[in-house]
Amino acid sequence: MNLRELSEKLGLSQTTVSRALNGFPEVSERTRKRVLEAAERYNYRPNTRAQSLATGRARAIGHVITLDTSHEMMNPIFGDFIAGAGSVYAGAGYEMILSVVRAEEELDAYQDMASRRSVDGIIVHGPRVGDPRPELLDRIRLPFVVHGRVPGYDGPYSWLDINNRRAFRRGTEFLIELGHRRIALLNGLENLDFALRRRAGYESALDAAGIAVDTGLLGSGEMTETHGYLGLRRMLDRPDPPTAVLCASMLQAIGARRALDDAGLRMGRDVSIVIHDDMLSYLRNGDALPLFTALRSSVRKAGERCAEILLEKIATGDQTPTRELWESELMLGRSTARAPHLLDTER
Amino acid sequence: MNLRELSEKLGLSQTTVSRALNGFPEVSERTRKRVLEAAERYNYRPNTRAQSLATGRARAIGHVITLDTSHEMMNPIFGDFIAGAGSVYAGAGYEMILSVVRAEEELDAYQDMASRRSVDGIIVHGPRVGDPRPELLDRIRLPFVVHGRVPGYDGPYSWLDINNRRAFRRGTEFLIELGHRRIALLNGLENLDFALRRRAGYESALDAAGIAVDTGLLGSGEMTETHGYLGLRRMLDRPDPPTAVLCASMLQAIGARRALDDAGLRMGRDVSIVIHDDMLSYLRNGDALPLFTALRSSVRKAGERCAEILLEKIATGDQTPTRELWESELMLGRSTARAPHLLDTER
DNA sequence: ACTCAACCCCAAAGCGCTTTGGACGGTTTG
DNA sequence: CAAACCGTCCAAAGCGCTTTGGGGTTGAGT
Repeated sequence: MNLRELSEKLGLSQTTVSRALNGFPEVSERTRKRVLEAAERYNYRPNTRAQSLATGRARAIGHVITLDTSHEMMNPIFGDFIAGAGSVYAGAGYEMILSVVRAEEELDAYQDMASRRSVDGIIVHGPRVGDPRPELLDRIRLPFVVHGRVPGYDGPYSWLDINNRRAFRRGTEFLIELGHRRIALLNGLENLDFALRRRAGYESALDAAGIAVDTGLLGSGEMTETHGYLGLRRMLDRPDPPTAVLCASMLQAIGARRALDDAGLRMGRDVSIVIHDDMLSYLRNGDALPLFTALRSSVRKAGERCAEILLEKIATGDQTPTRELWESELMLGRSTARAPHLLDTER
Repeated sequence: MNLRELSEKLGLSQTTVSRALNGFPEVSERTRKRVLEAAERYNYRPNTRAQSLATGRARAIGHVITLDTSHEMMNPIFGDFIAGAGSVYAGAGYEMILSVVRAEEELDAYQDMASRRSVDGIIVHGPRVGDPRPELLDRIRLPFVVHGRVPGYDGPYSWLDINNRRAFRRGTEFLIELGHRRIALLNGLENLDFALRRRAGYESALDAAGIAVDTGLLGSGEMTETHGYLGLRRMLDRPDPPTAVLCASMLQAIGARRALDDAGLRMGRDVSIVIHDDMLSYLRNGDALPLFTALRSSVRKAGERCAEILLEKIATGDQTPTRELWESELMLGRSTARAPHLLDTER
């Protein structure tokens, strides 16, 4: 069933039917009702491709997922982010187009989406140091919103980020207040912006407390269970192991906890752990009594909001950048306690 | 830059340029080369929407992701499956369209994709008992491939599945051979097909060994760390706790391991764990010496293959169903050992 | 010199929609 | 009673591509 057939069935012109369906005022309520009912009955929906060819708007948003060839890693937060963004698109009648490409084809994928006119806008994931994407997207005039910030790029682009620096500063301060002095950081890959900011927050808290940064207590890698395990295990083997760890993700923390178990140490009592919690739907940390003390911020909500911002940009055509910096919430869990040596003293 | 402009620049007709770009034989190699070079120089790519309007093929595949409103859960395997499928689409010049909808809008989402002509085919995720989707898709003549099988539906549809029944039978047998008699199953949600099959495999192995199924050792729930933890913990509190556990996912197993730690038990020595491992990129179990003894099968590869099957169906228009049943591989890890009472005897 | 493929190319129609620029009654106004 | 004006509808053009059905140009064959 297409528009022509529907209009013939109704004895109306295509113009009128189209206008009735799209809510234009120059069609009487009576005919509009008639049209809507017929559309319902015949299960008519306008052909997206024809519609967007006629209007020049694709009514679709692109997400490019880059698979780093070296470690073909899918970001675990991706699913929840997509779920958030996707439900906003669905509500607004937009499609979500996903493009999964190898790193070397990444820029071409953006070019492609733009020149093929298959999307009206793009969400940029995982901004890196020296990221060429914002510049490209600005040049080809494709609206975009970055999830995170692009270090070193000061164009007027829109972004939504969490205050990684402050969160990790806060987490580190919290551990210092508990009496910890040897505090490790199991960070994400430090070519990614958020990881750099987390490190900066961690270091600034140590600096402020007069604690020297010990590179032996710094780990950086993929945010997997394995890396968390190996990272902490290596540190525990040192003559002067940490009494507390900040983890960039829950998965790493789960690995770190395994390292503690292997070493016969008890999380909380012997070694405290503070994590960043993205509140992934399949990795719940618990609400009332979280397992891990966490700085948390929902990545699903971030997805929703990024989508909203982008759709609004597209709708209004507004060039001025929208920027949102979300603060993480510190949730006390069962993974932190006063530093062991203090407990000894107190006994 | 569109086709008209490009053809004007070249002094050729649109027809010729189109044919040159699409590799038709009735254009000389000389002009084809000229056209391709110009297209490259001006960075021309055909407008997808116009193209698909003209050809009647969308060159896009749809994936509908349903968010169950009760527990808005994103399946953790989703990311890796998508990565696999997506890279196949990219290679074939297809787009991937994702639709994230609430459960009650699910069927409408499929209808929509079909009648709006925005996709040429669909991948069906997570088939359930009494799933209405295959029937609907058959009726509206939209090619589809199911990841898994649809219990109770015997239409001639295409699917790709792993042999869940045999895998869990094999896993259970393995534990029985190690001397375990009290073997628990931490299963996925049992309205999902794969979970039912896993349970059947588990039960048939017990039956064959003359071991009665103890409902107290059966757990079913979302495949999260928390459920794994709570599930095993509950069982360990019983007067007659299990000495071995089969887990439907690695996340559950990680939770189960936590329950063991809490109870002062050692994985492997005190309680053996066998898991199903989807080989998620961010949850590596290890290759040389896996942490968990696992029945493994790459969900990423499944995504790739599902996409290939669907694209082939679309290309050939072949109606005969393609079906693939993949066997899982049993990988010995460090989470299994002979049953404790046997060790006692042996000492 | 003429015919006839073979080769290369083109004009125009059509895909299903939106949108412009009226047309056509009927109603109000001066 | 004519003019102006609505309210309601329509014919046709156009979005950027593919594809049908030819139509000129060559050069070989007779």
